[in-house]
Amino acid sequence: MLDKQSPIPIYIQIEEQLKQQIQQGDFPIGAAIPSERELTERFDVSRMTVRQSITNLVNDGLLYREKGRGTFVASPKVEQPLNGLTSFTEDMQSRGMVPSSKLIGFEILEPDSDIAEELQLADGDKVYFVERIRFADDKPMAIERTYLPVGRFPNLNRDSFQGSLYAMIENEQQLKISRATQRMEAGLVKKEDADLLQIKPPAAILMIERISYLADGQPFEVVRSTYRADRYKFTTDIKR
Amino acid sequence: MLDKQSPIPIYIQIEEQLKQQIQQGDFPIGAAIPSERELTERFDVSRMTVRQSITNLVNDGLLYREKGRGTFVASPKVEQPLNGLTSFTEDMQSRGMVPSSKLIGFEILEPDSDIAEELQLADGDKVYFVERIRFADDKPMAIERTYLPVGRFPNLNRDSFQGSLYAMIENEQQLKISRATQRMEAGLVKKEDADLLQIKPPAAILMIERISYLADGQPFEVVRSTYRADRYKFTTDIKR
DNA sequence: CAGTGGTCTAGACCACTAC
DNA sequence: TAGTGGTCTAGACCACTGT
Repeated sequence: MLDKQSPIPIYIQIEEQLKQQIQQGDFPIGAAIPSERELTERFDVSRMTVRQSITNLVNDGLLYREKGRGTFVASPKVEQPLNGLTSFTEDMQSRGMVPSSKLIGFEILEPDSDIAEELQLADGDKVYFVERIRFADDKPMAIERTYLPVGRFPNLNRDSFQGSLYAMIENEQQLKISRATQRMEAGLVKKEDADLLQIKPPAAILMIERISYLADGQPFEVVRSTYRADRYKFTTDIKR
Repeated sequence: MLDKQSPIPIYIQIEEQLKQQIQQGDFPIGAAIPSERELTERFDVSRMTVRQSITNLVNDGLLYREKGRGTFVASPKVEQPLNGLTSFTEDMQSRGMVPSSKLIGFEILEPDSDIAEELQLADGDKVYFVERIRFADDKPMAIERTYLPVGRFPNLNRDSFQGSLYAMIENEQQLKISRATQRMEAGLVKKEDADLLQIKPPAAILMIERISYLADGQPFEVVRSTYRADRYKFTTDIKR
């Protein structure tokens, strides 16, 4: 059942097994899974190891615990929203659409005070400014304006923005992206943006500003996006 | 330093102490906090206990760990968004505004198929329908339309919607609210809603649909809100 | 009452980092 | 090599639930 010699930690192996058993219906929705002590015996591991597996599944929303009663299978979510920090590319793919992109602006400039503050820049620090139209199934979906500190990424050029920026940062630069703050608001489309998005005013748009942070808490990116309201809905999961 | 006789778990006491020391600046941003083994000695507890404290602070984004190096203080977030599942009342208060509310509709009806599906209802199950105008500092902020299954809450009336619905559910009904799925989109205001919100078309609005779930995964509430785009921005934190 | 999850101990070995 | 976080053990006592 478990491979204790495997480089994969035991608690992750147990997680996978439980996940699979839940999906197979071995444990129906609302039913109790075996108690921690029972799993301890079944897998011949310590209770803390079993607890680590279960804690992760509880955090993922697959299980819930009740003091003195047991651990139970939660009902699956109606809709599986794309949680976590994702790129436009990942986002569209998860919606079953084919993403593409057109670079319409690239320059190095001194940011205005909003951006400078959000990126925690010093006076005189410059940023890359990248402007792209984002397409889904070849139809315009959004305009994306990205600001990146030159200081942190000294050698970027137009080509850097063809592939996945996040992958480049995490693999080539060996930095860890950890989280983002997102601000969302509705508005009426401006004339210039209406042309780029191929819509006619008056029309509603969804404006999203994202500030992304590395694991050390430093911001590394500000993205301001303008989405066509008729084509884009944003879904999140919230925990109490 | 620690009160081991206290009913408050030791790992929470350690969490509080570390949090305080970070806020006091005892550990500057980016600096390492004492190692797990050092804290083990300092607090005279086991290492697993210290790890539980640190793990929680890492999940909160106050600290981050690096294998083989240590645990470090993350920079504080620029903006502290209100995370978690909150009511309109809590939301407005955290923005420093005074919330109020006007009930404009209350009835028991058979839901349309959208709502029935989202609440996982059987044929013929009925729902409460509650329509309220939500004010912030006495200015209209949003229209909120709430659907609750009668089956789960048999004895509600108009008065039930004066106070905090969430508090009532968690205290009186002894149910645990665990999470919600939120769908957000932009749109143009309809004539009827424009009057209620005291705005003139064409104007943008932010439409939010929230489906809230109990710990057992059962949905218990659908809320459809229409916010004035000129007054409301929505902020979230996202983790990678 | 027996069983459950919540907390906690006092060790251990590993892979990784920095010197 | 010494120190770090990551994983794991084999126990323990507690408060809480259901019978």
